[in-house]
Amino acid sequence: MMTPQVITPQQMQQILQQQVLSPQQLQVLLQQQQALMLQQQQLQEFYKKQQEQLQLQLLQQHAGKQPKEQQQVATQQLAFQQQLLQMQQLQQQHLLSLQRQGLLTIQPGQPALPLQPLAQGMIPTELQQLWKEVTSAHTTEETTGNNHSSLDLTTTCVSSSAPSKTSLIMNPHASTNGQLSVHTPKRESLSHEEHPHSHPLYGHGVCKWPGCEAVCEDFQSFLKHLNSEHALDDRSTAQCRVQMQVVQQLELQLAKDKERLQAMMTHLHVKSTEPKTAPQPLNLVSSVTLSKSASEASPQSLPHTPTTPTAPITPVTQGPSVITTTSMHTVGPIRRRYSDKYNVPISSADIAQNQEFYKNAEVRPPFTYASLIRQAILESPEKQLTLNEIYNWFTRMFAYFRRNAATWKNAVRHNLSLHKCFVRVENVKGAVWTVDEVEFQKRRPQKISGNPSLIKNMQTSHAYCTPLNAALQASMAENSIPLYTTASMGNPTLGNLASAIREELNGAMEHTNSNESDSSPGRSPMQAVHPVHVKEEPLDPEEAEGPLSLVTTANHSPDFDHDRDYEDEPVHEDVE
DNA sequence: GCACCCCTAAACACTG
DNA sequence: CCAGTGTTTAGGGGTG
Repeated sequence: MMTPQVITPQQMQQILQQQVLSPQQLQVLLQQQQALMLQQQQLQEFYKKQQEQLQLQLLQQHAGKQPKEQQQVATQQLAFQQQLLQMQQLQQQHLLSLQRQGLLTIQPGQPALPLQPLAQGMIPTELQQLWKEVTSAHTTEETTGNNHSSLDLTTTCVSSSAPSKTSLIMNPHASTNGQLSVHTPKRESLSHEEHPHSHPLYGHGVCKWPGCEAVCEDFQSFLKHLNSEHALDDRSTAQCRVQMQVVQQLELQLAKDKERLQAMMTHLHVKSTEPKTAPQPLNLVSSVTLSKSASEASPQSLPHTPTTPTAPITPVTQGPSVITTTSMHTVGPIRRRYSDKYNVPISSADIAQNQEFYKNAEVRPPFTYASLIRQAILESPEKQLTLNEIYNWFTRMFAYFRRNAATWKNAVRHNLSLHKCFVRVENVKGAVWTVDEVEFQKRRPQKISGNPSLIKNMQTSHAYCTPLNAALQASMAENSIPLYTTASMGNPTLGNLASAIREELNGAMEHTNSNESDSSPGRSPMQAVHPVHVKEEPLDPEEAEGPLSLVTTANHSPDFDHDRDYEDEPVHEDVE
C-alpha cells in the first residue's frame, strides 16, 4: 500500500526477457530504478513523519494556539508534497526514457504505472507552472523517433487515470475517491476508433489538443497532425497528465458540490421527517420530468399518518428554516408568503434536483398554489386535469402535500375557483380544469404596472424558470468555471425542468417584453431580479474559495482532514 | 396606511 | 346521507 510502485520485479523481468540490452545497460537501469525507489521511500517516510508531527501539533493546539508554527508545518507539508511530486516526475521521466528505448512495454490491461500522482492539491498556479514545464520539456529530451509504437498514448492516459499507489501516498484522499477515476472520460480518447470522423480532439477544423489549436482542414490532416505533433513523447505525456489533473479538479469540484447538496438534503430530510427514513439519494440522471401521467398516479405511500387538519403546516416552520444557509445562491423570490428567512433562495443544485428534492423532503415548495396548479395542468398531455388529478400531481410531486390534505386541497379548490386563469371545462368524464394563458398573463401587467414591482412578476410567472436560470447563472458566475457551463446545461434533469417550464417562460417573456419593455432593458428578468436580493446574501467564505483553488487542501494534512473533507464524500452509485 | 397578493379556514350549494 | 366538487367570504400576514 505505502510502498512506491516504481517498476515491479515482474516488469523488470519482462524487460530483461524482451530486450536485447547488454547486462551492463540493464544493470545501470536497474540501479537507477532502485535509487529512485530508495529516494522515494525516504521521502515518503519523511512525509509520514511530517504528517504525524503535524497531526500531533494540531491535536495539541486544537484551539488554534501557535498558528504560526502550524502554518510552518503546513508549509513544510506543501513543500514536501512538491518535492514528492518532483520525485515522481523524475521517476516518470525515467520510465518514459525506458519506454522510448523500447525497454518497457505497457499493455492495455496492465496495472497503471505511476505516470503522475493525481495531485489533488494542485492549485492553478502550480498547474500553470507544470504546464510551462511540460511545454518546454520536449526540447530537453530528444525523442527517439517512432520506435515507441508498442506504447499507445491513449492507453497510457487510460491506465494512468486510475489512482496509482503513489497518488495514494501523495494524497490519501484519493483512496476514498475511487469514483473519480471511474468518471474520468478516459474512453473518449479511444472513441475515434469507433467513430472515424468524430474525434474528441478534433472539432471545427481545429485540433483540440490542449494548447494546440492547430487548424486542420480535414480529418485526415488532423490525424496526420495528431500523429506528428502529438506523438508519444515527454511533452505529450506530460500534457496528458496535466489534462488528467484538470479533469480531476473538475471532478473534485463536482464531488464537493454533490456532497454539499447531499448534506443539505440529509439535513432537511432529517429535520422535516422522522429519522427513520434516510434521505433518498438523488438521481441526477434518471430524474424524470415533473410527471407526465398524473391520472394514473396514486398518492405515494404516505410517510406519515394523517395529521390533524388544524395542525399548522409544520414544514413551513421546520424545513425552510434550514435552507437559509448562507451558501445558497440568491435568486428571485418565488413566494414571499413568509418572512425572509423562508424566502428561500434556490441554488442551482436545488433547482437541478428540486423535483426529487420536493418529492422526498417535506419542505413546502416555494411556489404559489396557482403556479403549481398551472404547472400540473400544463404538464398533462391534454393540458387539462380533473381536480382529482391535480390532487394526485401535488401529492406525487411534493412530499409536503402528502399531509394536511384537507388544508391544501381546499386551497387548491379555492385557487381554481378564484383565479380567472383556471377555466373549468365540462368533459365527458366530468369537469376538467384548464389554464387560460391570456388570463394568467393578464394578472402580471397589473402587478408590474406599478413599475418596480417586477418581483411580483417573478413570483408568479417565473416561479420556475427564474430560479432555474438565475441560479444556474449565479452558480456559474460564482464558481467562475466556464467549463461547467456546458456540462451543467447538459444535465438531463436541468434540461427536463427547463423544458417543463419553457412554456411558462416563453409566455411570460413575451408578455414582459411587449408590455414591460422598459422594466429592465437589456437585462434578462433573472438578472433584473437578482440585485433585489443580493443584499440578503452574506458571502459564504466557502463560496469565496475558488473551485480550483485547492490551497486549503494542499495545506491540509491529508491524514488530518481526510475524514471530513469532500474527498471522503460517499460515492453516489445512483449518479450514473 | 394602503393596495395587493397569497394563504388558510370555513360556510354553503350542488351533484352523483 | 355522504363524499367530492365548486364557489364564496373572511381574516391574517407579507410586501412595495
